[in-house]
Amino acid sequence: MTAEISTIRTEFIDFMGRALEQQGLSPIAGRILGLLIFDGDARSFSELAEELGVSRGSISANAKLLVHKGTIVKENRAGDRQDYFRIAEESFEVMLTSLRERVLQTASSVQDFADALPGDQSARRRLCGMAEFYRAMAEGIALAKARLAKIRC
Amino acid sequence: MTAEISTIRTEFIDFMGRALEQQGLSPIAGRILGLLIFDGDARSFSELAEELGVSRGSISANAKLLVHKGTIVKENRAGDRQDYFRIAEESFEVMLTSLRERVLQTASSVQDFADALPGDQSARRRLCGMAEFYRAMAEGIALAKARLAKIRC
DNA sequence: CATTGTGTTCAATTTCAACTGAACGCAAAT
DNA sequence: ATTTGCGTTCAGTTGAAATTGAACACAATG
Repeated sequence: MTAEISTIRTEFIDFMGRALEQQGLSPIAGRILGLLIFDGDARSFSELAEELGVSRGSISANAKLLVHKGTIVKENRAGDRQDYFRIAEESFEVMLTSLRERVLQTASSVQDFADALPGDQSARRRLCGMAEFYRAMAEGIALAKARLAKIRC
Repeated sequence: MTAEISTIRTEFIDFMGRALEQQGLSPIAGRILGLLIFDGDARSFSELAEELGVSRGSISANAKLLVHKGTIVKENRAGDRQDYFRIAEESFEVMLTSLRERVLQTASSVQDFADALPGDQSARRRLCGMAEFYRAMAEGIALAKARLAKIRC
């Protein structure tokens, strides 16, 4: 890998750390994801800790989280006790799916608040509108997912 | 307002504090928004501070932020030196618009990373796919906005 | 002119999640 | 049986963001 590409790689990993931080994940989770997306192939637990310059404890916690969310997958190799991680094939779809679920959950909560109010309350109308808002978001995400699937094929 | 409705109102305000915290805003900003959405009409600066039980400094900072984002509007009345705030008519549209812009900005950044790589790098393909992902998201948000506008009319 | 009622500012405090690193448990290798 | 290499755990630390509250500036009021 040329020095030039190596620089881009580092910057991309940093970028991902910041980008996913905005979405509620920790910077380290974002950087792990960034590294694995950039490289494409699998990286060992130790490689991750060393290359990102973070503690093994952090890799353990954050890799586990990402595996649980389905954005990365753990691999194990015969005769090698290390854990390896790679980006999940369907990582983007997974992100959209969980995002959509969160949005729908919010819509449902807001709808519950609305339903608890008498029909003559103007607040009820506003909360219903807000629930509609979140449902519209969810629909938009579903569209994005469909569109993404089409591009892939 | 009955005690029952008052309870729902308080819980909704709390809910909004937590919900908007997830989206990168401060809890107090979320609670201001929640209060104004629930009540519908305008509330004075002091009323907000008192009802939410927070300092005037916090109201000042957070209300200014929400006004700047366009989700609430400031009103002033003849013969009354206080500032009043109410939920913006187009608050949801505004949220979707700014969300879409953020997503498009991210898509653009990722595309820049991809474009900086030689064509033979497999990383380039993956980053392009990621940029597509964000563009698909943006399109989904546009759909949500259109759908929301339709419901309103 | 002094006072009162505004919103703003900013330094200090508080809070909270991220992160570390040492201790640990476990399994494979020697 | 001991050592080595692995991932996990958790108590402690750190750092950043939210919040406070007192000082302030300003304008209206008395």
